[in-house]
Amino acid sequence: MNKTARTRFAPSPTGYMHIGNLRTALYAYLFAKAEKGTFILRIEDTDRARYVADAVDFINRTLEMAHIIPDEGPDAGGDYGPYIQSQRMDLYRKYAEELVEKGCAYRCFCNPKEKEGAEGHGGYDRACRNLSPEDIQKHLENGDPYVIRQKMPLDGETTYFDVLHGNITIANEELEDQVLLKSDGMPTYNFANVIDDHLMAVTHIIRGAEFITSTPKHVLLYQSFGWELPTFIHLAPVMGKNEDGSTSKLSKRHGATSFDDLVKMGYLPEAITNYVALLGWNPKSTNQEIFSMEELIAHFSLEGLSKSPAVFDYDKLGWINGEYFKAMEDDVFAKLARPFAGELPGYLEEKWAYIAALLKTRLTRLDEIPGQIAFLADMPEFDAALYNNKRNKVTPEKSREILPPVIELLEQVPEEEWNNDSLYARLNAHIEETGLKKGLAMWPIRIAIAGQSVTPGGATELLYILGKEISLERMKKSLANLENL
RNA sequence: GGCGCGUUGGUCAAGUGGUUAAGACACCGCCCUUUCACGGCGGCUUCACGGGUUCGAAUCCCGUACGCGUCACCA
Repeated sequence: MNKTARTRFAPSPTGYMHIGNLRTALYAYLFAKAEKGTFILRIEDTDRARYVADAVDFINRTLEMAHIIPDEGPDAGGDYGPYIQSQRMDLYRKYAEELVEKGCAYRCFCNPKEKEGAEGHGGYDRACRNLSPEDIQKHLENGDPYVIRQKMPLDGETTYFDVLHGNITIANEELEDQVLLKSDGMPTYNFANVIDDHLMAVTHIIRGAEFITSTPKHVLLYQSFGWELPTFIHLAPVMGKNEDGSTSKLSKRHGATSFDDLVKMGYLPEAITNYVALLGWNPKSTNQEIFSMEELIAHFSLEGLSKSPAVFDYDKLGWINGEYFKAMEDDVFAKLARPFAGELPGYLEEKWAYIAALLKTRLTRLDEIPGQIAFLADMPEFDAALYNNKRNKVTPEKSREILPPVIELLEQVPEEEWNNDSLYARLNAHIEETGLKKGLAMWPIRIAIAGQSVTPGGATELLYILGKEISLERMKKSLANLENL
C-alpha cells in the first residue's frame, strides 16, 4: 500500500547555495534513495524581484558537485514538468480560480501593491470576503488590480503530523487570509508549493523548520481541494557560533556559508557533504563518521534526524576533510592540491609530488598550502631562539658547533645522490661517529634551512626539496648569523 | 507581543524508566619520532532550572528560564 517515496528540493534561484539548503537537499535525496524512490528538483522562481540570472545553472552545478543528482527536474526532465514554477503560471491561476469558485478563496481589491502605504500586516480587512458579485464585476471592469486570498476559518484549530515533532496544532484565528495569487499573477510560495507538491505527487516534504507555523495554511489548502496530505518533516536550522559564544542561524558573518565558498577554500565536495549529513542526523547503528554517498544512503533513515538545531563547526569539517586527504592516493592528491600552491620556482615545481605527499597529512583544507610552503621559495628572517628545543636539548650555541661539520659533509655529497635516503644515511653515519643524538643534530639543520619551527617534513626531506645549492647557501648564511650573535 | 518549536560536555551526538551517561571534533598530557603532522594511549568537561509521578527519571507530566522560528503580494 506504501507509495514509492517522492521527495523534492525546491530552492529559489538566488545564485547562492547556503549550507543549510544543501543539507535540506541532501536529506531529501538520501531519503528518496534509501526508499528507492524519486528525488525531484523544482525551481521556485515566483519572486521576480529576486531572480538572479544563471541561478538555475548554478544550482545544477552545485548539486552535481555534491553528487546530489535529481531524478526529475529542469535538466533531468520527468513526467510532472515543467519543473520551473514561472512556467506553470496557468496551473496556479486555474487552481486559485477553483478555490474562489468553491468559496475557499476570494478576490481582494483593498490592498493592491500599487497602492503602497497601506498600513499594518497586509493592510487588508476581510471586507472583500463579502463583496457582492456586482462590486467584483465593477472592479474587474475598471481593471483594478487584485490578489486572491485564502479564506481562513475564523475559529477552530488545525492540526497536522510532523515526523520529527509529532502533532502540531495552531488555532485558526492565528492565520491570516494569506495571498495565494499576487497582483502580478504569480503565486506565492505558500500556494505554489501546495499545488506543485500535489501535482508532482510528492510524498514526503522535507524542508526547514521555518515552515512549521505556515504548514497549517498548506494543510487547509489541501483540505479545500480534497487532496491527500503528504508527510511533513521539518528540519531544525543550522546555526553558527557568534564571537560572544551565542549562536544564531548560520549566516555570512560566521564565515563561509555557501557550498561554493567552502569548495574555494579547499574543502572537498565529498567531505562537505559528509560533514553536512552529520549535522543534524546520525546513523543509529554505527559510530562511523566517514561516509561515501552510497554509505550515507545505506544508513539513512528519518529516525536519525535531530529536532534541535546544530552548530556548524569548522573544526570538525576540517578533520573530516583531512581524513579524505589521507585516504587519497599521493598522485591524486598532488594533482588536486597543485592549483592551491600558486606559482612555484622550477626546483619546487619539479618536486611537487614529493612536497604534496608531505603536505597530505598536515592539512585541514587546501588553502593552507601557501602558508605551509612559503618558506621553500623565500627564506624567512628568523630569530636565533628558534634553535632552542627542549626535548633534544638544542640551543643556538650548540647549533653553532653542530652546523660547520655538517656543512662540510653535505658539500661532499654528489649532486646525483642528493636525495632523502642518501642524505639521511650520511647524516646518520656522521651522528653515530660523533656520538650526537639524532634529534640534536637534525634540529639545527632544519631550522637553518627553513627558518621556522614547524615545517612539512624533517631536515633531510627539506634538504632534498631545496636542493644542494640552496640548502648550503641557506645553512652558511644561518651559520654566519649565529656566529655574529 | 501572540503563536509555534527546541534545550545531554566548548561543538556534533548516543541514550526512549534501572548504563560507571557511548562515540567523534576541539583542548590538555604521555608514547612514537630528524620538527610538525600521522599513529597509539590517557585525561578534561554534560543531562538548563524548579516542581511532581515512580521503589527508581536525562528519559513521563506540569511550570520557569533561555534560544530559535513565524506573524509579507520572500521563499
